[in-house]
Amino acid sequence: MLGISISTVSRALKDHPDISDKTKQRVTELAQALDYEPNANAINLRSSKNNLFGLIVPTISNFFYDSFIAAIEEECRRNNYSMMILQSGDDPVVEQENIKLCRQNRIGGLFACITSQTSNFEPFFKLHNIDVPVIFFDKVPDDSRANRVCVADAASATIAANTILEKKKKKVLALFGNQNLSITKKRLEAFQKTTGKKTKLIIEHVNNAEEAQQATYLALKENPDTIFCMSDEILTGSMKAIQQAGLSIPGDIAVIAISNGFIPKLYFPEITYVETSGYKLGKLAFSSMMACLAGSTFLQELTIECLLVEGGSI
Amino acid sequence: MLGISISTVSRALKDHPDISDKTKQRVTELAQALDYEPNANAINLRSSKNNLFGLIVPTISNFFYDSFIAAIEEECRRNNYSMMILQSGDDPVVEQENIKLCRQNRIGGLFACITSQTSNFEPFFKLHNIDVPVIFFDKVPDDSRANRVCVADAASATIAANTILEKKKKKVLALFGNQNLSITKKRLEAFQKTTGKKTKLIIEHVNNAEEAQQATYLALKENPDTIFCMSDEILTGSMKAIQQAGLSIPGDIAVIAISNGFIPKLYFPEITYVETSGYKLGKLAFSSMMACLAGSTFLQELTIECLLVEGGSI
DNA sequence: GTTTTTCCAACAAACGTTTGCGGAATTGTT
DNA sequence: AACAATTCCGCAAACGTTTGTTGGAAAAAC
Repeated sequence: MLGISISTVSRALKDHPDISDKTKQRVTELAQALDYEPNANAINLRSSKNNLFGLIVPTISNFFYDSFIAAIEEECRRNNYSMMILQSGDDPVVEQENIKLCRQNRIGGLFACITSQTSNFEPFFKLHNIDVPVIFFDKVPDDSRANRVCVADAASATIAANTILEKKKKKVLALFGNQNLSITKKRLEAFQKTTGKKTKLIIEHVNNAEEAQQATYLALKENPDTIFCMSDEILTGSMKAIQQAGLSIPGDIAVIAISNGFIPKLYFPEITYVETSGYKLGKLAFSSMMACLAGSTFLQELTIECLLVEGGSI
Repeated sequence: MLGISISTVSRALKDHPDISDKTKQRVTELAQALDYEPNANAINLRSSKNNLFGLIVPTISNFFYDSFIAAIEEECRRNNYSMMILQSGDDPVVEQENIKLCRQNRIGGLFACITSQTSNFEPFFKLHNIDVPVIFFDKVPDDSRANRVCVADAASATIAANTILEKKKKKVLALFGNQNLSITKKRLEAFQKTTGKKTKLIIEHVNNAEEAQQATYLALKENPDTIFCMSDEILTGSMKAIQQAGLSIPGDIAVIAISNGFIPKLYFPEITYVETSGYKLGKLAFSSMMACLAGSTFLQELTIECLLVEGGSI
């Protein structure tokens, strides 16, 4: 339309010194008028750099993951990255498809929370081999080749256990998640180690809120004086059982949990919890990603510090 | 590596009849071995079709929007679409930047929840003009040129009110949100209209969970037999006050709410609520999008039907 | 033995950018 | 007036695909 070549237009739009001010002005004005926006696909193809991160999460609608995602999104915007969010639905097959999608879109890095049944980590490591960093978060493989950012699993469980000991509790119903997950193993181990023989433990493993409710309801017959919940989901189930049994907190029974912080504030009194912030974890994961992209080949397992937030439940 | 041309490889991978079975096999085997995945950017560029939807939302970490997003993500995957999620932070400036990003990535359609201060809808309609459908959801512009999908505000309040009447409740504490929001006005009006003079109403307006808790705690002195909460956030505050007062549900007091469904299931008994499902809204928005892409130019405002979900709280 | 058909596979153009290189026109220097 | 320097811009290649068209060899038909 202006009678000039494509390359001149390209340079004019990028304020290249080769182009005269007069031409630049004509080009920018027309671009404005036509609502021109550069085609990201063409740019990515030409540059072989996508500025795109993949993010695989079991589900978006979860108060831990959504705050993690929000943190990543904020940082992506600040750093001119886009992100592709994919849900695995905790299904290893879908997870594989998601990785495939990520590869097709030539992501520059992947944030991944594995499913509880993921056993083959090769697809992840293959990404790493072609210089696409993979940062595992929350649920991470127990493999030394993996970059991991986690909540301080052992530390958080230790803090919770110490709080229980300080309050001189004697019989604790401790609810943990799926035994295969490293998160469960670590929390359980630290919890047991800290309590030692100083208090009696009733340990139950549950896979969801409903199982937590049933397990709690049954275990209440043994008259524990405290309930410890390893996660928010377990806490919600357990709290239903306590309400069902008509017990008052902390009079009849004390409660303490490891949590992202949202759920504990829904009850009265608010539940005392050890904070594991998804938002903070997201920030940490992003900076870890940037370090990898900057050339750091140092494999690392990073953890966010945790904090006891006092409610009135113990 | 195989001594054949690129185009032959391309056809072999797509099972084109021009290619011999022997060649096809050699190609697919090598592709497998090399972990070949087609470059989505190149495909998109070549085809000028991205199979990409944009999604702009005030914030991801919200139990209404995240279920909306989850629904869209599911459908996208089923239909071979990707999606680009962007947060506006309820800031019109960021919203504009997000639209720009969408244009650059040549989205095929946009799901948009506008900010509370959005006044210029031209950027949205410009998308529509270049055959990129825009489906507004939840917070939508009051403009007849817009495709809209919403929860049925009036209908949901009416159902809640009717339920209260059926249970022969006589004194209802009704908690509503900020008076300036259209959502509040619509629900309040329908609620009042339905209850009429058949039951006594104590109406309170609150801006957050904490105010809901305080308002409930104070209003309990007037001995209402039922509490109605207009939203999830209000419900959480109100429930805390009920626990604080040591009241049992539904024996001492009945509770009913309008909700997305997650919060009511945290209590025992579960709270009866009128469902305004973000998930269903997402499904509706997606099918509306597909209809637009299929050529429907019929502008529409769709609402999801609402449903009473019985817990044991009334 | 020649022509026709069939089967495979290669060539080239196109999608929208960016950028090294070269070239024309203008200006400046003796 | 001749030459050098400067300013501005176009050509062409490349990123990784897809696909219409063309080409060549082997197989079949006459």
